[in-house]
Amino acid sequence: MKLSTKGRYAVTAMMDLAVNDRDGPVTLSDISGWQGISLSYLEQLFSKLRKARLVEGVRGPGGGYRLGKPADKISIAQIILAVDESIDSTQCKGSEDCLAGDRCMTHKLWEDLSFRLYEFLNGITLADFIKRPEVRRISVQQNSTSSQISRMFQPVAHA
Amino acid sequence: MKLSTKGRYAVTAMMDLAVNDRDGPVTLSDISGWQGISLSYLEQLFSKLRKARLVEGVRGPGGGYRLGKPADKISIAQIILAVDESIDSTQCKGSEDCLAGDRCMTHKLWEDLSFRLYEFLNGITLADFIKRPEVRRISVQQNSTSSQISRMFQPVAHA
DNA sequence: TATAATACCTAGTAACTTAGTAGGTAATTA
DNA sequence: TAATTACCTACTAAGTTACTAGGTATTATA
Repeated sequence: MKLSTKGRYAVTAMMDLAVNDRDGPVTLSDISGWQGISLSYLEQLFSKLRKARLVEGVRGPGGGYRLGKPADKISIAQIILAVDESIDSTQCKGSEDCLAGDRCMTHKLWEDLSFRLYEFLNGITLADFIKRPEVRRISVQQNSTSSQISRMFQPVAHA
Repeated sequence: MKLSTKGRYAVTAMMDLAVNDRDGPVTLSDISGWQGISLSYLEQLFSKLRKARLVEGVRGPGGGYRLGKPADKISIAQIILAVDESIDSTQCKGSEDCLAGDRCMTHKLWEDLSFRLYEFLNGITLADFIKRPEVRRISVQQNSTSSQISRMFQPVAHA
């Protein structure tokens, strides 16, 4: 499991699709403008999303992309796994003496953490964000805590 | 919030410190051997961890690193934020017409997701993993599901 | 039928990040 | 005094990110 700007681009683009679902297909050109991402890079991302069947393309004028399945069937984890290369999880390539040596235990702890993270992100769907009447609520709610959030995401203060 | 191999190295190294807490300071040389990470790269990581006061160094023979505070006061989020550069979250650099234009809403949805992720990772501490009698339990529990996990973390199957 | 709009594809590349090497100095223990 | 460790700086190879440039295939519409 990896979380980077690439994954963020994919998730926000999928949110765009979900939010505008009822207005027909959304063009990559539009998303490019809204999100400030180059069209060609979006094409690369959507190629992966399409192969994972998370979106489907519609060619020709009036075309674009639609969600490949209902928004409540698309989790954040699915999106991230579709576009990001997976992390190689262990350094002790399954050598058994490492396990017996008890040092590899931390690898298992890490896998446990990764699994919890996966479950968490797999439990959040696009529908959780864009259920129409609630979008504004989330938005407002977000406003009220946005200053706290930006503080939290600052780099840790250095001594 | 960013999650990469760099963050994983930091988290597993911190787990190593926590697990071996009672045996005195742990040397980077040891961690380097256990985790297969170069000594100098570990030094770079621990420089950041030290500045964030998550570890403290002990010089001289018999020295090494200790946790900077109790394991139940160190969250996974703190570790990751200490070593990873933070992601620049919005592309519409606060331009208000973007907000009014309703397109920037997805940025708020993303921030909401980031915040949930932060809360999740901030709610998990090192102590959750290494409370002594439980380490083996987690390990065993992990074994039973490890095949499922490795399946889940494979790249998404392509059509 | 012609044109435009779109998806869809390949190749190349600049900038950045990751992870490493090399070569030190400072503090501390034995 | 010697060995061991943290701690620091500079440099670098490999990989990833995000972009540019150039196409082809499909389809709606004028």
